[in-house]
Amino acid sequence: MALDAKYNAQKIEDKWYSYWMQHGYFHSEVDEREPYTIVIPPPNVTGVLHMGHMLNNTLQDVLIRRARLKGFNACWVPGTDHASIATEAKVVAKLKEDGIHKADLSREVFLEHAWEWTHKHGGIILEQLKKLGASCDWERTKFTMDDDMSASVIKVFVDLYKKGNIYRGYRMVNWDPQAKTTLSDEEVIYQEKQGNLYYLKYQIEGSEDHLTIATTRPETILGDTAICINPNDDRFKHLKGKKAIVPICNRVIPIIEDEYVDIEFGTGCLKVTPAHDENDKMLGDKHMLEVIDILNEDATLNSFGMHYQGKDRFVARKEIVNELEALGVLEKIEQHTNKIGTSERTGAVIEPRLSDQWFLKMKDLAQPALDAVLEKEVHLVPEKFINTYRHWMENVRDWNISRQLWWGQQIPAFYYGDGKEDFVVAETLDEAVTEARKKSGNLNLVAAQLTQDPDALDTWFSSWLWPISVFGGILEPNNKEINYYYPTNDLVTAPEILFFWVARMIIAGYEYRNEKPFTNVYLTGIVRDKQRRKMSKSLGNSPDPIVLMDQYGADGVRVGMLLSSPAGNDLMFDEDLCKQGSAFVNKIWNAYRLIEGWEVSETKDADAAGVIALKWYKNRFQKTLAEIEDHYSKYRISDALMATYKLVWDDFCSWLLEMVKPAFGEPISKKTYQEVIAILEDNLRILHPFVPFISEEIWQHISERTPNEALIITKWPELTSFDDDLIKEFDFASEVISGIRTIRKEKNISFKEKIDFLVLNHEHVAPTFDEVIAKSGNTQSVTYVSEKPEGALTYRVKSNEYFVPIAGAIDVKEEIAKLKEELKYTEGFLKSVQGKLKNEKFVSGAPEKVVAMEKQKEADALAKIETLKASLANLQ
RNA sequence: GGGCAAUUAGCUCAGUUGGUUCAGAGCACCUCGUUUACACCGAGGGGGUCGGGGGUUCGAAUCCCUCAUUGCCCACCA
Repeated sequence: MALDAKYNAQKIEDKWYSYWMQHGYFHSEVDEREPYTIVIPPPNVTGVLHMGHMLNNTLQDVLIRRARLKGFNACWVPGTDHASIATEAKVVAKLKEDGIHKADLSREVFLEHAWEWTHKHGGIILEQLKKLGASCDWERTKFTMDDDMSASVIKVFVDLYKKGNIYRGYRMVNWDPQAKTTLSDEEVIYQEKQGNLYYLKYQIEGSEDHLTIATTRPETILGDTAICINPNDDRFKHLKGKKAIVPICNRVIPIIEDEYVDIEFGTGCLKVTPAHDENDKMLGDKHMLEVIDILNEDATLNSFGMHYQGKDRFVARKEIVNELEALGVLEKIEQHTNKIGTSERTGAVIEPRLSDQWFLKMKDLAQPALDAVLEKEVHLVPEKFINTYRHWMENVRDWNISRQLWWGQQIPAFYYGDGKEDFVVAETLDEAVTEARKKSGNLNLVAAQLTQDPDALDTWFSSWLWPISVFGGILEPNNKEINYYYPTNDLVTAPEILFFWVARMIIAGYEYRNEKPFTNVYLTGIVRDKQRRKMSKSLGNSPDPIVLMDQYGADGVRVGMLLSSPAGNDLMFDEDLCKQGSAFVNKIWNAYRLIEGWEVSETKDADAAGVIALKWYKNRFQKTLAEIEDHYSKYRISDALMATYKLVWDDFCSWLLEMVKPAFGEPISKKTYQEVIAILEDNLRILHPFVPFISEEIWQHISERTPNEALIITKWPELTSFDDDLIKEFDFASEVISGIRTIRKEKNISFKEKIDFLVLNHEHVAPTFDEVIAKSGNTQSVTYVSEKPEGALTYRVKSNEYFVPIAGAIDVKEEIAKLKEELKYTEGFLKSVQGKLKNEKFVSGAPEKVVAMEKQKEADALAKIETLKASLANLQ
């Protein structure tokens, strides 16, 4: 059957993905083989595929497919994350469109809506992963809010609480006034913004004097409860022990002293607002100051805001500044850049806020996770991330794990009274009742008297267990799946979530398995556009991977992504790379079309050029395979791909196939044909991780295969030794061929015209590839002569001299000029080499090997000069 | 403010312990080619004083110092 000239990616990709699914090649079960495991970084359940996912999951698929071919029991666990803030925000927005407000709903009803939303949009992204060829074990698909996953989370929470690692505290936390929830420190993004520094005068009580403070947030003066000066600041000696009056609200506040105050900054006087700044809180605690919270949870001012009550903080800021100016207490306004914390999810400006929250103590937990990375028990790739990791882990702060959200695992704390300590933590309500009776001493306490904490847990508090919980390792720590698949092998993820997720998984791994969760962490780059901007929805600069795959085929886009994605380096995505990818796929396709079209002859002898070319290619293949293995071992996936790309395109297509190709209308010998097929099959094996679809398609075309013989589960080629000298000889021959081509081009000799070709017998002559030279150069044959022929075009490779006798085509003048130039260059080269060799310090200082090489260079140059001079003499 | 990394051809990047292979690859570009797989092709070609300056060395893209630029991470300076 004749193949289409153009490869039809869509049709073929769908066909093979269904075939793979149908035969369960992606599914893994515990067996006697060695496992190779990857857990997917679970994308947001309601998300859609973007370029970051495309890159990330292509890399994982390459790794898992290669492991499968290498005979490992390959298991790639897919799944999704409930992404509490992001998902809840989407549900809230959707309900709002329908005129429903979250505040009007009960928790139960809201959660029903949320689940409905999840079921409707959830899983879209997993379907999209299938399009790119992701060979995940779909029977293992997990969701971080699946019953068993949630149960694992609750179990861990209770366990950590009982071990004293989790505590409830009234702390300053990062408050997102838009989502109305707290955020962990890692979810706050600091952005430099141009703001103002306002200088405000506070009157000193019982005096006409005043002091001046500088603040970036004038609206918070309504929450001021002290002024702080540095005790060593001589300028303010007279203020010690005095009180100041806050403008507008006229509250009298103490002037305290603390060395915390930077004498150099602003005016040296600091207003202290313990409710709205972490440092002020610290000062407040130290000096027992009153705490006045002036904000509501949506960052509007509350009753302490007086006539600004109900107004947004930023509106209030402007108006207060006007009032202060009217009061004559606004001394000046200076431009000031400072870093503003914003919410990673909603972008809202974060408000430091005091509230009751749950925290996980991190310091002790972090220690083994820090050691693991420093001792290379867990490898970070690239290693430059080790430093950042260490810095973070050494300075880790307690993790705020409670969120004022409903979508997520509800904190299993149950209150039985109004006292600060009137609560218990338990996995179930029944247990909670028992515990509460014990703790309160009230034996008649019943379930109805308990109220569960309304907060949900941070999403990352479920994803940090992911490599364990997907195998049921929290609920049943000794089950055979976790014992077999854990620790997993490679984790492929973005550096952005090194702390959010990777570090915490390592922590959880040591805490709950006493073992690392994975051996290697491959940190991908961030996908950016050509202008180096991060790809994002809001910028609209991110192509839709699905559209790209429709256009270039999944194989093409995979190659495009991988071609320029060294680990840890950002990837400047350019659609042209996909074009290159699909061109490569097309090239492979056409190479197969060529082979497939040959007529095979049982009786014909193998062509000599073909025989030696096949021998060469087998060695070339092995040499490249060794390079590829090396690249893989260092997670240099794009280099592995490039090596494969060049092997297939240049060595296989441009050299080998041209060599074995039978003359027009003639058949190919059966032996040669079979060898070419065997080589093609090896090529397909190493191509498969990168371009799974076309490689399987061709594999199945070559011959009828049973399901057990599919490419996806065949064997990766064995690495064997190779003859490097043969490869070098070939490289030499290809230089000789280039010389012929150059002459053809210069003299306008058509390739179709067969020419004579002579070589002066010299030591460098390597006759192994003479047949190849003759075929590639389309020469009569390679004829060895002992005398220079008359009237021939010449060129040299090393010290060999080659001749193409062309009647009447020789321009003697031109030849002489060329020879003279080459002679001049070679003599210059010789001079520099000899200069080195005359230098005693070089001869005595450099290693023998290096000196020997220089001597060889000298000898080569001398020989070449001799031939050049002889040729010149001949012409003149 | 502290720390880390980077700077090599028009673009994206390799370059392992200083020494053959060291100035490279892919793409782009230029020239030629309607050779019976492929113009998503083939053959050939141009292009970089390796960010600037200084130093160590027989020898530096590679080691040291310094300056410049860029990026990232961390940090409570109002």
